[in-house]
Amino acid sequence: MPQRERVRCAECPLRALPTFRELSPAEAAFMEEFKRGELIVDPGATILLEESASPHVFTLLEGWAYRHKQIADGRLQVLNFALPGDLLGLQLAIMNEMQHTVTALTRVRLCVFQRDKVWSVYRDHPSLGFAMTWVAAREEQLLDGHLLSVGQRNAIERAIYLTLHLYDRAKAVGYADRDILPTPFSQTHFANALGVTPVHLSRTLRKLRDRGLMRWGEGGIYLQDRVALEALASYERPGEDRRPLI
Amino acid sequence: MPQRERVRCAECPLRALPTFRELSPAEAAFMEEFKRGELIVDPGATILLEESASPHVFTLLEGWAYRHKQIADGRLQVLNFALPGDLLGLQLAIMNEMQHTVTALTRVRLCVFQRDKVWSVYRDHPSLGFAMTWVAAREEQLLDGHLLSVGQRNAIERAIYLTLHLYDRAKAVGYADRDILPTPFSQTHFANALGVTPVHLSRTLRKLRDRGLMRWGEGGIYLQDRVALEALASYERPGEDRRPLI
DNA sequence: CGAGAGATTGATGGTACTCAAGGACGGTGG
DNA sequence: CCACCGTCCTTGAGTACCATCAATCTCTCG
Repeated sequence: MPQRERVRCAECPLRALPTFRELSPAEAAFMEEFKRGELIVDPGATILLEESASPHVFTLLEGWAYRHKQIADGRLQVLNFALPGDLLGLQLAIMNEMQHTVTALTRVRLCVFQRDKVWSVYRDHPSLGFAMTWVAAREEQLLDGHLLSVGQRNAIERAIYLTLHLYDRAKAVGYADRDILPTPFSQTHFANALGVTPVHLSRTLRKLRDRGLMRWGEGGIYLQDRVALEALASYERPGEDRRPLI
Repeated sequence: MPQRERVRCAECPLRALPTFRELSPAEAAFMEEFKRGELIVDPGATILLEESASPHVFTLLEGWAYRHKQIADGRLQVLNFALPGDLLGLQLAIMNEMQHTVTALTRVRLCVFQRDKVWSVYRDHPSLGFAMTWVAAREEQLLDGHLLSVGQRNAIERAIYLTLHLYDRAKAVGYADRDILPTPFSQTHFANALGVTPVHLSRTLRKLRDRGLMRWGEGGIYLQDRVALEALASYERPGEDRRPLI
């Protein structure tokens, strides 16, 4: 585990983003103590493995990752993508078991916390305990939206919905600008998130390109007609509420 | 809102079930104070409505309900079913917004809590705050499994998986015995949970019946060959861990 | 230059959807 | 008591969507 020079929580660059809430000085001091160090993970490496009990939980500081889950025969579902500010391993921290795996898509920088100290967060800083629940509830909300998509929408609508969803989340942490969503993932990853095959996703993207709505290429997805895309997928832009960062 | 004679939390019949954790006397006393009363809801009635901010959150004490979410054009996804012991409106309590609706399937008895007092749970009883996160993390875990199913399995596998999942949850709260899962929901509800049409579900159930695996009828689903069913859907029985009840 | 991974396109088949009609209830009212 | 209704389930026929198999193409990288 290559450790790196650590950033002080109070000066965490993520914290400066308008999506995140401020910390009180007391909370910042506590986080500082709670934080165990930083960790760099290479693209494709596993951050947390299903069934295995890592002694750490993480906050993603830089880069992209994805949560996924497999059936015994190999079929794989991407449950969600993780972006800076997202907490990894909350299930592990609370329930002492992981039922999914987290893998890095890019080179990833993580903030490392000791799992068995999670309880002290609740005991010593109730506001941070509340924030933990917030984070869990938000993840549930994202999954609800995703499940609605996979269960009810067709491939075109799903592709649009996920693209817009990721664009908005990426933009909130400074990972997207103008109308380009970077694609550190392959079409296979994206297809596994949508619940379609890569082949069918490719055809779906072709249709979207032919219609002049969006284009996947040159390292990103180009949103050419956001208004039309939102209408097609009945996408609703998320609220502007600030969320906690742990 | 018809109020009813309330049960004291320390004597809550749910608490006696082996699936749930005990409460310390202090915790029980606090819950007692936190609890605002009980509420009976008729089948088909809405318990919590998307976008609207109810001043209450609930724990389901008796009966079945379901969480669902709709697209503007009417397509509806059942996100999950709720059984006794499940917390309803956690997103509302924490994030002040609901992005799904909860509807009663049977006559339902609810434990009512004041939403704006949720913060005091964290402040005064950290262990209960921890339990709140636990509940949220568990819901996320259920959704992960469900999403894997809807995204990757075919209709037969999905029907089996959801049936076994519900059977195990129902059994844990004494709502299923022998090999019969009661069905307080219609096939349309079930189909909307699986992400297939009711018509196709009906055909799928026919195949399962013809193969002698399970049968939907006479008020319940009869699991005829649990071993074969588990193998077909690569279902894994959940852990025996006790979970908190709030 | 060759290997390998990812993306694209074509051909074909299967799974699931749509439209439609009929059957089996349970509840209501004449 | 039974006709009538609505809801839910079932079955059939035709179609659309998506999966599978397979071949080609691009690109990167050793």
